[in-house]
Amino acid sequence: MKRKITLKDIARELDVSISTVSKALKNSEEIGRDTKERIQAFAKLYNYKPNNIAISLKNKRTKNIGVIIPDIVHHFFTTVFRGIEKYANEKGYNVIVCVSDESFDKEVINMEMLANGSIDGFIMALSAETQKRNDFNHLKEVTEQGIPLVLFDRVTDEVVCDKVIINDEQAAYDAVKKLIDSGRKRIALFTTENYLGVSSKRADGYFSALKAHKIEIDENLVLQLPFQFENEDKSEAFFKSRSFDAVLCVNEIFAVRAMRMAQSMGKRIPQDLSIIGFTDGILSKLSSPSLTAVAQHGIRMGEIAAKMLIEKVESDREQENFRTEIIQATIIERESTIH
Amino acid sequence: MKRKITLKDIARELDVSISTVSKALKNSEEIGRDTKERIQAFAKLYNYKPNNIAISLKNKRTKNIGVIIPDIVHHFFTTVFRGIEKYANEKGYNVIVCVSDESFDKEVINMEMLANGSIDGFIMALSAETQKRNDFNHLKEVTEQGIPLVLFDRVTDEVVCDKVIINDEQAAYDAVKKLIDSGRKRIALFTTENYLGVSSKRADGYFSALKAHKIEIDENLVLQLPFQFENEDKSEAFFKSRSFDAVLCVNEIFAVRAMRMAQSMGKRIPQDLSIIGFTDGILSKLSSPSLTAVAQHGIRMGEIAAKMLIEKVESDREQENFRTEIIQATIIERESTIH
DNA sequence: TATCAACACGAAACCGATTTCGTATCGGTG
DNA sequence: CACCGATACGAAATCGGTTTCGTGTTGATA
Repeated sequence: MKRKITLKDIARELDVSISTVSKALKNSEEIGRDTKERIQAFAKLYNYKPNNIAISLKNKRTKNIGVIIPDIVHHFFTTVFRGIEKYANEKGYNVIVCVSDESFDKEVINMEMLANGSIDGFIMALSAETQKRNDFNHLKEVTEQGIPLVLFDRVTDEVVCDKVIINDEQAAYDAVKKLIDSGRKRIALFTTENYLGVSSKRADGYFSALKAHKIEIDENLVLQLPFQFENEDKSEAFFKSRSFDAVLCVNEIFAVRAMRMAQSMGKRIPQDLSIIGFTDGILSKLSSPSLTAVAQHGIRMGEIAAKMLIEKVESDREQENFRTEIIQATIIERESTIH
Repeated sequence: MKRKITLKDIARELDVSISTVSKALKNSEEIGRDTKERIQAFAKLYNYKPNNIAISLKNKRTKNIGVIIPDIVHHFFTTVFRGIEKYANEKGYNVIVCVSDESFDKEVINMEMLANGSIDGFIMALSAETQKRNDFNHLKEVTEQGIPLVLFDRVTDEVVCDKVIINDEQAAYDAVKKLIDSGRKRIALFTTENYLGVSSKRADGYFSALKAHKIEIDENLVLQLPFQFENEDKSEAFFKSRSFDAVLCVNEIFAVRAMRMAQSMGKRIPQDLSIIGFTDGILSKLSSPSLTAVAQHGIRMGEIAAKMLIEKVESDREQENFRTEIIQATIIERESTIH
């Protein structure tokens, strides 16, 4: 086994000083022609590569980005991650991922693990629990230490930093408008419990679209489902006791389950019931019928987040100008709606 | 903004030496009672945390694991990743992810980026291109440097290292047997082009199950689909020109598409056509009808891979005993088969 | 009172790089 | 021949820790 070779090894072997080797390998003008060539040839021969850790220590730059997301087996988050990783890699950065598992404590622990020199900056989406507790001290500590932070999707006004979000309210508005325009009058909303985070924005859009089109709001047409939607009783009861001709779902899982439930009760989609879901993932494309969906453009979101972060990381001067980028969601029409 | 405080800062402030501070914070017996208390109190007050990079440099241990996977927007890989991350985090390790995007070059570049000190070991699944080229020098270089490596799912015999796989052949055999036992006689196989990697194992299982049950093998019942299966012509033609009463698909996407195609041609599932797919992902659970699937137990696979890697990393002595762990796949019966 | 171990702490090397600054050698110039 | 600037290289500090070894002080013992 050949261990990694260091500057010191090369210096010893060629009988020059470490500094000479270092300079020679950076092609410094300070070093003579033949000395440089000798050193460079030797280094190539032994496949010398500088030790990243040593460079990080010296530069106080790790070229690592920390990403903390609530879940990794999740279409939207992985899509965003894909964008982050893509952009970061192009810029020579590596990405360290931690999963908070929707837990406040894990989020805190993960941030602390990474904040002690392992990374140059954070990109994250808040865990559900963090949003509920409304406790953001761990984020504030990090920003106070001067570590750049970019929040995406699940953000908060409590922390001053860069943010990337989609215009959830507008997207929901547009989706409902599309349903109304196609002749639907009784439009249900399937959302998460407590209107958590982005769901509340989407609900706002739903309500305001109804208002704007003079459709009476019926709270009975709003169904709140748990994250872990294992039992179908709640939605089955909902289907049996309400009459409605369209549903807006805050994610594609709810949408597909709604479709299944409707079909099992003999309803045809989209003739009897139109459905639109957020998250244009693999389910939307491959369900039958395929699902009209609100595309959140995760890749772009990730790229933008990474771009914002790396800009901050690489600008030495302390910046105080924080931006919030808003990405326009778009509706992808498929078979679950009439058009 | 409060910058991070270092040992040197504490030493200067309390008028002791750096070594004393270091020892005091590790609660060394060498340091006097009150000195220790003074230092510890001061450190707590100013929220001292040792710099990971410095420790890494000194210890030659980063407590980082490098994971390289072909794709991240992918149910199976993220599931495995989930297991890796879970186990690694418990052991105090962070995970650096790189996506090879099924490209050989990216795989090489990513490995080189990480192999220069950033990580203590690798966990990876080979990219499709790497498997095709059959070129594993980048892996060999890494292992020759003494960096532990664990391959999972997409592995190769060419590289000597720890591996974690599922018994693809057996699983395919069992799936086909199940179809046969339920009365099916003409069983098709939908696989990837060139029987890439694990697909060939699954095909082997498919063929040997047919043989074992005296069912004549009909090469016309094997359909090879491209990774990017955008056009449906090939499978539509297949459906129109062949008659078959069951399909084994090497992934759930093929399975769902097969279901759609069959349904659009008026076939009922499972009465007219049984379908089993590999990858027990979200599609399998939520498609209609839901899909009988071969569960690959990604989480366990990830945990085992991480466990194997960390054991190697933490055992200082050079080990030469490499294991291949085989995970038993299980069939999850749902609505797309008769039972 | 001289000796010695125990105690408490500091100096310095080290991990592997970068970078500043100092200096020996050389050729050219007055 | 003395002086000077350019050339080519080395010594040492630095990043922020850990760890080995040395040492001054103290109290106990012979």
